[in-house]
Amino acid sequence: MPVLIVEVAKQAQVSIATVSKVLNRAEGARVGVETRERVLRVAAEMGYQPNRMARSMVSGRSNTIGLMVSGLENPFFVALMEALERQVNLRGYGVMLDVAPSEKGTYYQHGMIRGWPVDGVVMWAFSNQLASSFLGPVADELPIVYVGYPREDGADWVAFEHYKAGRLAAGHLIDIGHERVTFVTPHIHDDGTVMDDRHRGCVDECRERGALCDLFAMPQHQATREAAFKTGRAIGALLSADRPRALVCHNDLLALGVMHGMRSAGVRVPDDVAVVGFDGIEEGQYQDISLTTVASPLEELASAAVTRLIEILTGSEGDPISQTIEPRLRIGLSTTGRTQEV
Amino acid sequence: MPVLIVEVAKQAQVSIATVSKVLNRAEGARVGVETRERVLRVAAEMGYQPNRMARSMVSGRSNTIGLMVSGLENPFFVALMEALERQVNLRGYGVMLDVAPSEKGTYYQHGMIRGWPVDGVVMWAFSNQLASSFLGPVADELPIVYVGYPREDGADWVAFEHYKAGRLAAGHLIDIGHERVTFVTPHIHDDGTVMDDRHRGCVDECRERGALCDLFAMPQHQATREAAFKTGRAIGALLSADRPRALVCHNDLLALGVMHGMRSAGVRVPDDVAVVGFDGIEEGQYQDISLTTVASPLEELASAAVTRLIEILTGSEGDPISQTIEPRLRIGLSTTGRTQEV
DNA sequence: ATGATTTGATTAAACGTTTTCCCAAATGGG
DNA sequence: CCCATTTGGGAAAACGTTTAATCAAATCAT
Repeated sequence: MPVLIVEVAKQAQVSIATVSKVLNRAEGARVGVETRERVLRVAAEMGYQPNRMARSMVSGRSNTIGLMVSGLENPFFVALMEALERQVNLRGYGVMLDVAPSEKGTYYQHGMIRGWPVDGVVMWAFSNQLASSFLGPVADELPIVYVGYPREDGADWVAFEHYKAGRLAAGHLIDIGHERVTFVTPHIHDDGTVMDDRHRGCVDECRERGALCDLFAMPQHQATREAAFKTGRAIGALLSADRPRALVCHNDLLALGVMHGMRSAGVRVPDDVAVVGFDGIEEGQYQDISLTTVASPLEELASAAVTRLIEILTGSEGDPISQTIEPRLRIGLSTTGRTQEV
Repeated sequence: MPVLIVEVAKQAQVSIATVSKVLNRAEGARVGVETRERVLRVAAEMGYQPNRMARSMVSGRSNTIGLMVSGLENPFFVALMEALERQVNLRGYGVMLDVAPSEKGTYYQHGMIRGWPVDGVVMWAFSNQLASSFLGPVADELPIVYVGYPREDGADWVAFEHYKAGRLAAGHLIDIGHERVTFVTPHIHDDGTVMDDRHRGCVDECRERGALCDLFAMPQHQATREAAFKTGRAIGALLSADRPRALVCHNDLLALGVMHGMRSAGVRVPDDVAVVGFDGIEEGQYQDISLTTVASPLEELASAAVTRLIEILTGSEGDPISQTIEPRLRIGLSTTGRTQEV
């Protein structure tokens, strides 16, 4: 039913080879200007769209990029995905989505990528080691640009400066007078993870400026809204004296959950407890008490990553990218506001 | 570099045709039990993965399904997407993601679907007419299951009962004593849209039970968090006498924005104004004032839609699906709670 | 034991492109 | 005017599978 190249060729009175050359504007292909125009016109008239599978077979390229993220519960990843998708489409590529089935599952076992026609992969790198084990053998067969966390194996990556972000968060709290900062986290930290970097930044900033930094581990050990909310309620139930006064939460999703949980338990934010998050998700801005956060500029990262990946794909090699992107403190009411008196 | 079928065939001492038959467990294919096992073993040993493009070329199928949604700002769509992706992967298919570039843009122009190797499409149907115009000619060439809104052209669809949801929302407010309900919406309503159905349900319920129902159009005419937040502030700025007492917002995203906007302007929820949304997004549950909502059971819809699509794809025809899914009222503090006294 | 059927496996023809190689015509230089 | 080069375009070989058409061997009924 779809129109084939052979029909276009017939209509334009040329061979299919010529049609192909015109449509792909190949480099070494020489074709007369008037035949070129004729072919172009006919192809447009007939609404010809090359069959991508056939094209892929012979060219070995699919013009499709795999997008691998670890889950969509956190709006930050959704925003990241949107940014990446935008960038990918902008360059004429398609997107193959792959959401890791579970925290434990690996993409490789998941089987989406193996044998699937993707030319390259943009992958969210949780941490230093994990990422490649998630990809399995594929990591060696396919061009990959890792985003989110830096790598040390010479692979391409674009990452946020999580350590610096940690310092910014703690620094802000110290600036406004806090002397004790509590870092809220769902997991025990591994070395070389986003969490660890943020935490270390927080700790170092506190130490240097004479503040205390302790750790509050969420009972459920899960990075979900629900767990965060319950954690907030638990914190709210603490005697006022035991209660931390300034919270740095591992990310905005958790910060919001914790904040709401505490408030639902009668804690005032920021009067009783100040809250800071990371990522800069939109949701945080449109709260009655807007969330102070250290934002990670997504578009920059997406653009750099995709640009590089396509560079690799089109053969214009160049050096591997290893780019860090500066986080930005965005002050909201959750640290500096005053609860509305009604 | 990847292992080819011909290598498997050589290793197993059979023809490639035999390997193919074994691996596809085709119906009419007869192959001896011991060769079958040998092939299976060898293929596994060598880690053979069929090249999906080659397979697609000849079979005409790609085992990939297009997922078309209108945007990812609303967490409801993200959740829908996740549910659909889960269902699709469960059945061994891949997912090609297509996010409409803008409200005005059409998928067809977007060009992702045309010529892309998808066997079928699951598409979020905004309304009755719009959906097919978004798809363009593709609508006739590809199996499509529409989700979200019912259709009247005999196409396959699985939809929520938005009208009934509207009645549930208004009904709940009337139950708890409200006599005037204000429907908050970003757009002027078209006939046969989700918005219109919800609104009509709301209006009818009010009329039947002797309550008043009026309309509040958001100044920005956009279904975004920001617009909703500003709308909330605007409502908060109204003199207490003019202020509506019970809001039904077109969806949870807006309800949350409006709620936070109002509260940031000093309005107490639900004491001063009660708020109801639609969809049942997770975010609404983990607020200090949890959001009352009419939830749409996603998994049910996703499962039904994907099941049907695969049914079409595998040729086991059966009748077009036209299934409605019952909404469920979930009562939160935004209508029945009392603001915490601190 | 013989012809008819079933079983097991092979050969070869697709699928719709891209791309390499090749050829004819046109152009250029001397 | 002849040879070398360039230019424009076509023929045909891939690409890695699936599947229809065959075919030989084995089984079966008579």
